[in-house]
Amino acid sequence: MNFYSEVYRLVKKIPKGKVSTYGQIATLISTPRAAQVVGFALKALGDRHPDVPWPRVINAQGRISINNLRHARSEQARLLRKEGIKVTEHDGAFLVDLDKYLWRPTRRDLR
DNA sequence: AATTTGACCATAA
DNA sequence: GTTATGGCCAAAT
Repeated sequence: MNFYSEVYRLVKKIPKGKVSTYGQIATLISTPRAAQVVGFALKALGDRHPDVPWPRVINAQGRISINNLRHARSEQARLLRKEGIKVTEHDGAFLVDLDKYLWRPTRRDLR
């Protein structure tokens, strides 16, 4: 089981309508300081693994991080809103209220 | 084997 | 509020 696989396995558990953060995913797979590498893993998804809900992962400030050619920030915002998550736009940055939408997994969720 | 690269984060100023 | 910096670490080069 490599690092990327662990990331995908866990991201698949984030329920619809909730979000997680890069750091939270890293912590949950026992590598709390590898948040940036979680971003690597999601970037590497490409069109393989269409079952991994990558838009549900945002940064620790509740903002949408990505800004690349494949997916604009607005695209991720659109996907999140489609799940019922409220995404506010502030100076061209997209913000999600983590107090409200952060996934708080139980031990059962992580099984 | 060594270096470079970031969809990150916490801290400091 | 902002920007800068150092640390981090798996993969790719």
